[in-house]
Amino acid sequence: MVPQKRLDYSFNGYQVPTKRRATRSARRNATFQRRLEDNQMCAFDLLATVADNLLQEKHNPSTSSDRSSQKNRDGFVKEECLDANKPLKAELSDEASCDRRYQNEFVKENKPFKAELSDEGSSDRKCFSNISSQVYNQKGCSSGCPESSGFKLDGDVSKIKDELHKLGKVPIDTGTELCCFEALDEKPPALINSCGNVKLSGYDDSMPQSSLSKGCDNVLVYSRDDDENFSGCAHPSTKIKSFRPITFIDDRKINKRLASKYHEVAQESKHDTLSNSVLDGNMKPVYSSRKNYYKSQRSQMNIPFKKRKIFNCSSDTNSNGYIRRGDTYYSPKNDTNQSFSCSSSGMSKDHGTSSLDHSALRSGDSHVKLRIKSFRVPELFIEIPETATIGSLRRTVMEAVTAVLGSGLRVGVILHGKKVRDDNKTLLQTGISHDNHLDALGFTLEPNSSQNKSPACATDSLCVPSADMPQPLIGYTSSPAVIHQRIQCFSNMLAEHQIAGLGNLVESDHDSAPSPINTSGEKKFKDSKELINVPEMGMEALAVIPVHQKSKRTEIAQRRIRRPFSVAEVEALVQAVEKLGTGRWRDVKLRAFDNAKHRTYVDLKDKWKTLVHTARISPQQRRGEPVPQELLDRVLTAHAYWSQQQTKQHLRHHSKPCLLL
DNA sequence: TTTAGGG
DNA sequence: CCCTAAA
Repeated sequence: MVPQKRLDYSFNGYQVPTKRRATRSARRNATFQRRLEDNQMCAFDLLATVADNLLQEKHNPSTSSDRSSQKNRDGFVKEECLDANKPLKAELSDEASCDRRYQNEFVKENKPFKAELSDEGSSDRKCFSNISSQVYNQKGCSSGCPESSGFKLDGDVSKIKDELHKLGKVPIDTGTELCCFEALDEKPPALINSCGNVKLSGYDDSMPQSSLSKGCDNVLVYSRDDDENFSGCAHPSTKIKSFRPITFIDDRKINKRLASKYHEVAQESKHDTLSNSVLDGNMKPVYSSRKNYYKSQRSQMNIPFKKRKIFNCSSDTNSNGYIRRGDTYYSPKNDTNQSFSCSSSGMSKDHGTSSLDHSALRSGDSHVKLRIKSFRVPELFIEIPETATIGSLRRTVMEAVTAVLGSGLRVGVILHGKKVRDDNKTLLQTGISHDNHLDALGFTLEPNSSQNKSPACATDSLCVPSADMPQPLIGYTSSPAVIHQRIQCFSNMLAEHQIAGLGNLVESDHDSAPSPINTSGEKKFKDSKELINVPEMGMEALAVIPVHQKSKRTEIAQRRIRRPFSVAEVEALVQAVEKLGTGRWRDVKLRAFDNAKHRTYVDLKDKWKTLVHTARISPQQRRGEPVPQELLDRVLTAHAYWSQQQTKQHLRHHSKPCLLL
């Protein structure tokens, strides 16, 4: 029945058990990667949420880097596979060398993956209208005039802006203005260091000069609230009102695996972290309250979505031909009498966030129709060591934006340049009526006030013994009292977790070939990654929109971005499956995709499934990047072979399991 | 956590 | 890719 040869073969490619340790860390890396991506996506989603609907078309940056990743692999694996009679010993050593070769090659091949990653990341981002940002170099603008160092949120932003420009629908504006304070005196803190010192915080009216000028090795991000005419970096005398950390928890986990899952995580992280963690002795409260945090987060998740829907709705109903005059928009149909607008510059003067455009249209009776075309993101301040990399700067900005957008925004109403604070007044009473000139009406997006949040940390027993290390903070505008309280409560944990989070971030840019820096960062901090979210939960009350949440990802756990397999990846997969067989996807993953953080074993399994399918259909029916027929042939061959093996295994197992054991 | 399959 | 039952 079964030739012995075959039996040998089945063990031919059996992978020598790898150290579980390295494996786990690798998997952790994967988790990090995912978190990072999620996090980044989050920010963009939020941006999209805020400023959505300005552009109907999406940008679909071409992501053709895949092709470049094709490399010649000399098919040694195949040879191995075909040689079923090779002695086991030789087999193993051969495999070892094979693995090395493979690794080397794959490292190279992963470069394109990296590019692909960033590409896709951007391609997936919705066009978030004119939200953009600029970072000003403090050195350059110390005189008070922000001299831009031309920092933008992302390439997409500019694209979008261009697009918008063409359409002439919205003002091209720098919604989020960021100020970059550079460190002057710190040594190469290495990324980890600087990352560990990242501070993100919001400030309202006056931020203590010291906060900004001191700790040059820190990254500070402040978002400005209203009533502050920020003049460059000249006098950043503002007060931190509150802060909000960014979490790096994988949304998917949050969404899907609940309490029990977190329990597991806690266990694991405890194991790794407790020893050197400042959380010693606080584990229990921390984790117990984390559940609450998640719960809360989930319950709050739909808020931004609703906002978005409302926004879309109003936008849709009125989306016809508005013309722009300077910073304002008018409806050609209704003229200024019935449409209103507000100067974004004027708004931004008073408010870090402001509506860029809205219009009121007369509708039937005493209804006021408003159209808000976009909101500005609150102004942000960033401080980052000059030794930090551009990449880390980018990420820092991203975090800042994420923090601000994610930590909950409230809408402010501005009338005649004044804030309307009385929520109970009617529009009529306030002077907003359909037959009034509404050009003075404006809206702002402001960091959510923290009235109800201050007790958060105390409540959750999150206060941690102070550490002497710099205390990174993430947060944003809120009341001074609150921020202070928060700082005390969370700074330490933030220090710990933020570091981890950033370490994670760093890795993102090195999908397959981690640089020494990020590697060390990762290794150093990954163990505390599980705790990154801890500070966040203290924020739960504060957050209307949890930092990590994605506007869309909220309702339904959002799909991961699509990442078509490149030919190189397919080849790697085929190669691994030829050797390992189907049904050992974890091993396949470890062997061939250990460095591709975004490929899970499920992905590989699915890909194999589709490959088999692809190989069976006619070339005309195939879509996407064409897979070389040679590979498809190998797919079929391997699939047939391993299916057979599986069947035989089953038979054997059932008939006489003793033989195998 | 992995595997296996359906969606 | 997602979701999940099973293992």
